Amino acid sequence: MNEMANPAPDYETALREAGMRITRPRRIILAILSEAGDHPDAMEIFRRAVEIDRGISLSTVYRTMKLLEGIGAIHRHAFEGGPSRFEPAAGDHHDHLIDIDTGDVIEFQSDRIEELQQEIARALGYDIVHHRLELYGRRRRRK
Amino acid sequence: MNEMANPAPDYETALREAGMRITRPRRIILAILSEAGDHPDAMEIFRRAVEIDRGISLSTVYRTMKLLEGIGAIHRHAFEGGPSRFEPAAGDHHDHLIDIDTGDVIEFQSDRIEELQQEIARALGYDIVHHRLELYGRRRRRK
DNA sequence: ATGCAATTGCAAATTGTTTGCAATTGAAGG
DNA sequence: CCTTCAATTGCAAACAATTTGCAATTGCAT
Repeated sequence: MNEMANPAPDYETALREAGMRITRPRRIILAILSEAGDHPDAMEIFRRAVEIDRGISLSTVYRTMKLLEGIGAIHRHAFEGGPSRFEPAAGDHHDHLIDIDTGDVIEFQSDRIEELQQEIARALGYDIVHHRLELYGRRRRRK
Repeated sequence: MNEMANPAPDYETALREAGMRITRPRRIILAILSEAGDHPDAMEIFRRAVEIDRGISLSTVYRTMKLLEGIGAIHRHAFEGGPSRFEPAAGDHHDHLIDIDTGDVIEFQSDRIEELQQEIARALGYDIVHHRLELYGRRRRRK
């Protein structure tokens, strides 16, 4: 139960602080990410990047994604039956509802579910490192 | 949370009813599945199968898995960072807690969480077709 | 038994992602 | 600014998981 402003995350600073160089390909990819309202996959990011600089390679997209994931700047989601999709890590934690017809991703959050997960893990003798909760659904036909 | 007896499912009958032939490779794979207490991946099933009949091919394992999945006899789980793993569909619905150190899979079930998922989807205008809830954790060190 | 479509094994194709390598380039220091 | 050099890039090839084409084999309904 919360709103989620998306304060275009300052990737460049984050990268600098992690000791990495700001290159042209990276700058372009970062721009694409901060503008993305959806959850694009590597190929889609690549397509958008090529439109800005024809020289960019898919490998660089993948490498940059891994890098950003490594410093915690983005999250990678391996939804069912498709390539990994990415989203800026800015904002609160949330889970995903995937529209199985369109591929659209809707974010949601439930403190109650998180609590229950903790309880369950604890009861089984585990500490949760992370979790994955994805609902795959179809838009309800309102008639 | 609950325990789960595993009443060796009658795959052969299920296959017959689906109009499929009972071949030697299939019989072997089915036997492996009904004996499996774990959640083996295709390669592991293949290894176990080869031990019974050296002639079996990995493609056949994959094809048979897809078939069984199709008739709802098994479930496929694509846990993070590894190949798909399979389990007999017999027994109640449950979710999974994956031990990130050992790969062990622990099954659990929470009606409350299922309810909350329904509520959430409904509130967003969706019907849930299926869902995926996986907890990735580490055994708590008891001191 | 017989016949034929279903199934198999094998190799090659696909998909998503990673990697080796030689060429390029950011950025720190003079 | 100019040099220097490791970090980064593009490209092609390598990879891992899974699927597929095809010719040979085999269930199983007659």
